[in-house]
Amino acid sequence: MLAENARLPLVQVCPIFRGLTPAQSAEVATLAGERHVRRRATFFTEGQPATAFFILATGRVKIAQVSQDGDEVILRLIGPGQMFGGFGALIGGPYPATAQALEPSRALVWEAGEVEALMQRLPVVARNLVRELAGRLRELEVRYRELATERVAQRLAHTLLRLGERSGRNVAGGLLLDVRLSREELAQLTGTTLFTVSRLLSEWELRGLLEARRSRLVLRDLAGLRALAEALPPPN
Amino acid sequence: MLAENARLPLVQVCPIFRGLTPAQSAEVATLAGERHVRRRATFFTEGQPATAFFILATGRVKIAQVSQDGDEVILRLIGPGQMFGGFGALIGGPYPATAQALEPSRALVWEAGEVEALMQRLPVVARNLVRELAGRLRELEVRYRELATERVAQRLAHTLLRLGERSGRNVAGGLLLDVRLSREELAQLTGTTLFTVSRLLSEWELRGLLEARRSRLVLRDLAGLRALAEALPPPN
DNA sequence: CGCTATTTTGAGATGGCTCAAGCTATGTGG
DNA sequence: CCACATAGCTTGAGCCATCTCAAAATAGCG
Repeated sequence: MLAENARLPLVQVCPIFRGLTPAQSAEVATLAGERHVRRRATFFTEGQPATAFFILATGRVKIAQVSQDGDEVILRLIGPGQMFGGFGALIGGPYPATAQALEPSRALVWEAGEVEALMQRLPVVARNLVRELAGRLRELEVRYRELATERVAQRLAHTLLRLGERSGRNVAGGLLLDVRLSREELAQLTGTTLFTVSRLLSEWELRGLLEARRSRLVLRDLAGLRALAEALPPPN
Repeated sequence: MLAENARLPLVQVCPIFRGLTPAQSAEVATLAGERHVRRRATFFTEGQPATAFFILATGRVKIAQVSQDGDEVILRLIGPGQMFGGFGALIGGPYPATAQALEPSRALVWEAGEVEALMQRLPVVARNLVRELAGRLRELEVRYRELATERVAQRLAHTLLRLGERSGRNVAGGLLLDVRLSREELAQLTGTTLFTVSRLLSEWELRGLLEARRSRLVLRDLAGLRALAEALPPPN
């Protein structure tokens, strides 16, 4: 159980609640419930009625959709401080995706209705939400374009670089990604198969671009990876 | 020039301004400017500073991004009553895509700042915007998943069915799509090449699923197309 | 310390892309 | 109003990036 006084700083840090007075933040914090979930368990599942709005406190969550024939696609990775489950809850209708914990995770939860009410009462919250959603949309548009126009190697390089930016930690040999993703999950994030990911990582490790242990990925040569990501496929 | 009294009904119909009192709608309408653009001309271009927020009055607009090596990807088609240019304008920063008219088009325009102000003053507008953005995001997530998991034939079938839903008109032989899209534009909307689109349309016309004239597309057998769209690729 | 999930690697198949060539609407200028 | 120019479309042939499937190697976990 997260002590109530531990919730407040989280609320204050979260982009959605930025710009509130301390009193307002405190109020928002008291409205929050919490939810604790172990590795591989889910906060919610695609298709369930969307009733809650989450902000991740600790851990790491993946938001994924499953296609008819069982292929999984990862739409987004959530880190501490980020909201999720928002769309479904705000639009009404079912959750459009599943939120599964990659590590033991803890989140603050609000009822959908409460968030609606907050939006009405505090215009800043509404504005922040609009910004957040617009940002998400833009991000997905970029990935959509990549998926439509780039080859796998380029896309994987982009994926790794983004992971590095968002959740990289500088270590001796380079930038350590502290997200524990399997080859398969990297594939689902990039729009390819685990086999192709494995091959590319092996090759890049040989070339000294990165270090790929089973669940530890260190980017050694960011410039090299960027070159791969930008590269026009055949420079005819 | 659109007479001012012609703007009001458009504002009232538009999802973003739903729920306003007549007086408020009228005020919003007076704040609007307008912009008229001929076929193939653009309302704005990717990279330009985003200063305006548009609602299409008449015509048809495509929102597209161009990749480094010149491939174009269509992110969205806009019909009358729909907003566009919103993200950029609300987030700040440059437009993330280009808005090009597929036919002579007319749009109402607001300054980004005015829309921000409206959001502050009228919580309904903020709520509507959040809904709209959440809806857009969901839609793109679906297309993203399709692009990542389905084959071209399936995706093209989905694209045609969506076009039918959004802008189909019932005619004698089936559902007429009244969007004038070239094979190339269909390809950019589906994530493939104009050649593959051409081949598939020819084949489907032979099979009696649709009628494909140069710029007139009639869906004749919706059930058949749906079957193609749902089809698990090899029913092993 | 053994069992199982994950990863690697190989070999082969193929969907869709590329490029080239010919065809056909369409609308424009004479 | 016609004929021609042009943008858009079709079709063929070959190729290649990536997927599929199989099997062996490895690493973590209990």
